Amino acid sequence: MDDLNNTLLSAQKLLGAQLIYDTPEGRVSGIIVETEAYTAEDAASHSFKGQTERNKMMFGPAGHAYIYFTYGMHYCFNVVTGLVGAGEAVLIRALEPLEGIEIMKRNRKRDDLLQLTNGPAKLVQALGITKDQNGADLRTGKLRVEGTSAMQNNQITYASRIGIKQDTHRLWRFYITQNPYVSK
DNA sequence: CTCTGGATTGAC
DNA sequence: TCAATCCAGAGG
Repeated sequence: MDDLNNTLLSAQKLLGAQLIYDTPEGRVSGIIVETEAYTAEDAASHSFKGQTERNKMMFGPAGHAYIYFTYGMHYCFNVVTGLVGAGEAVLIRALEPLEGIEIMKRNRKRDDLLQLTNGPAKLVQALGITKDQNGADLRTGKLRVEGTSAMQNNQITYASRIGIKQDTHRLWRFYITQNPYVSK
């Protein structure tokens, strides 16, 4: 979790890092295998039109969580990056399940390992992350990211982001090449 | 206050 | 291909 000022670089360095959530039921964790970068100069970003009540965590200190509610039923999880006031973040889009897999299956109401965490709202549901983690410090809390320099032998694929209608030309989606847990 | 659409998912 | 489901953000 060092060097989070450069958002594009951070999105790539987060690949291979571990996302951990310590819950009363036990620890759930996974390896980050897919990310997307968002900045304030980017029309697809929540921060594009400036700070609002929903996106204010994006303008806060790097290394904290930005969690938002969307489509009337889903939550997505971001790692805030960039300088304070910049409005930048990295969306975590997919994990490779590591610990607490039985808990994840229960949370997701599904048994297929490949379908547990291969999407931004799926991994939030699998880990049991809720809105009360919005703004949480990811270095010290029960929700944490550890080991951002794990990507050395893995190959990164660059692609256009999913589900956006603006600035689609930016290749700001990153994932570990051929990893089976990357979203569709 | 009303209206619109969304950084998605799962079923058909 | 499309419904679910509801709130943030924009406009009046």
